[in-house]
Amino acid sequence: MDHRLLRTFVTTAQSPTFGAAAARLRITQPALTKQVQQLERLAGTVLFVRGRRGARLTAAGRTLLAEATELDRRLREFDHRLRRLAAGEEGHLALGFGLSSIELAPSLVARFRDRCPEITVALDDLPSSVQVERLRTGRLDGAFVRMPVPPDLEAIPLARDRLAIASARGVEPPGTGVLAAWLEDHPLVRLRPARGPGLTAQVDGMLEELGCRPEIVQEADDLQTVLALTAAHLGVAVVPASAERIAPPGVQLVAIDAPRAEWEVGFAWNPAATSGALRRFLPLLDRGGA
Amino acid sequence: MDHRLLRTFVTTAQSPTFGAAAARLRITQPALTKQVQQLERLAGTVLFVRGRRGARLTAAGRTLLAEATELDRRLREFDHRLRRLAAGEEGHLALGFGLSSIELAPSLVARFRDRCPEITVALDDLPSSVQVERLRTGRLDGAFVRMPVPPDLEAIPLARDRLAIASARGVEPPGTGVLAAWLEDHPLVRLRPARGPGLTAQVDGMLEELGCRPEIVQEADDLQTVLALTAAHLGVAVVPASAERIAPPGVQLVAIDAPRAEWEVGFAWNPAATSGALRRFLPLLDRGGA
DNA sequence: GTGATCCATTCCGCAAGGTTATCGCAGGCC
DNA sequence: GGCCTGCGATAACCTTGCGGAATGGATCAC
Repeated sequence: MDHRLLRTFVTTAQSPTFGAAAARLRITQPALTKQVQQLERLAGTVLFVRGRRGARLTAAGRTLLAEATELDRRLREFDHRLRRLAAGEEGHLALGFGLSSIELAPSLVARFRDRCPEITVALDDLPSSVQVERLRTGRLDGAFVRMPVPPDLEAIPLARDRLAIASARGVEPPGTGVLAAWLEDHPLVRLRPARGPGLTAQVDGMLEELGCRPEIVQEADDLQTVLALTAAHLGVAVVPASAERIAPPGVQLVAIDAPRAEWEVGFAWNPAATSGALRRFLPLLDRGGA
Repeated sequence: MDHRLLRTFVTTAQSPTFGAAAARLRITQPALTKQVQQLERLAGTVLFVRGRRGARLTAAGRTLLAEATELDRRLREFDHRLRRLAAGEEGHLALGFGLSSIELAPSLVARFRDRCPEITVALDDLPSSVQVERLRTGRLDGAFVRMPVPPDLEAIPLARDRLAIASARGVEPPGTGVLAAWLEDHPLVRLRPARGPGLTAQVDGMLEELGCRPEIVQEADDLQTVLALTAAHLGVAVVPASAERIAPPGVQLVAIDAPRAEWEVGFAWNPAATSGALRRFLPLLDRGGA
């Protein structure tokens, strides 16, 4: 059962003559006659009685009309929704973000929600490895990730971030030159590696670069907790400088000026699966992230 | 939006690979690929992420799937209903009957309901002129009518009926020879002409043939009332002999043996508008009406 | 490397649908 | 009665586009 036939049936039922129905459907009358005949062949029943003054539904036709009208309406709505989806006037945007974009993601998403209120946005906090996998399988439309990204994904850089020493106020970290020695004396609170593989790797890499292996006194499940423990003098921590935004009052962050302490944060997406909603989102980055 | 594309979308979403979906749809994989591409062009969005191990829905595709599935299901149901309608396994039969078929119609319809319980039957009591008009405009599938019928309708004869004198028991009508004179002395109760134009014409014709113009003492709106008034000795009546079936105990019917007292009752339908349900009904007449 | 698997592309044949032109039929109107 | 008009059906033709077969290309397993 074709939408075309359905539409023809409904329109013809509402029109006084075949000719009028054909005009409304923007086809010629013979084409409409053929469609009606095809319908009647399908139903095995005459649906219209052709008279001198046009055509009227038979009893059999009348029993089908209500259902056909409803179906036609729903199909039109579906079409309409498809068009809006294509135009990006409606839709859903599934985004991911992680520790590396604590600062960026919420503000950008807020701006997007403001600009495109018809598009619903889901923002999931996920480890970057999961984000990449979901971008590949299409479960995410885009994600804020640590750069660079695998070559099959596309990405634009948004901001640089760097590691910082988080310590309770009064516990002053030294300059970079003596940081390694200082860290040997100050045990670390750190994020559980499984909760932030990317960040953990970044920290480990930098520490290795500095040539120090500080003691780990505690692991926590999220940055907020790490910072809270730091404020409680349990130890110091190495966190993204952008975590300033979520740091409790008793904690100070001092950026580290070391070779591998810096990285780039960007927005990544799967060029093989860009949605209309995503196409509405991307322009925001050029203006907002530069 | 074509049902074909809808079906393809839903099936592909439920299949691990394009090849599997194509097999389920009984088409080849290139054909399916083209349909999916067409869909994605319509939606302006990639709907499936093609990977090494098949294709999976994107987030955008997932938002469409529920609605598409529902629409697909309803379209299938509509198809199914059309097929059942065509096969006459389901449907609706709008029949008309009148005074001339008081006896025939109910029993035949009861037999049909018994045999084809899936087909709903509407039985309307209508003047024969209205019946013919509704047969022409397709509002009735068939009707029990006084024969003959206009040439654009088809009909098969079912039974003969004849006029009868209805009188209260004890009031014995004479033989046909002296009926005219007897009637001059016995005022008539009759059906209001508008309620049974055919029957009235038949009665008037016969009376004219007999050369008598009896007095009308009362008109009533239906045969039951006519017979009841007859039982109450208000007068006698000329009614179809088949009205025996609905006559109250105090009334006797004596058939009239006069030239224009007899007519044929048949079943008529519009050959230009025969429905599947009607095709199931017609065979009953050959066996049941002969 | 080789084969297997899966999707994309190309090309071809054919059926389906649309248009134009014409017919048949039934009223309505001089 | 003859003619015109309006409506649906039919015929002939043409275009479109869908489906099938063959092939390509990428990726993964062995």
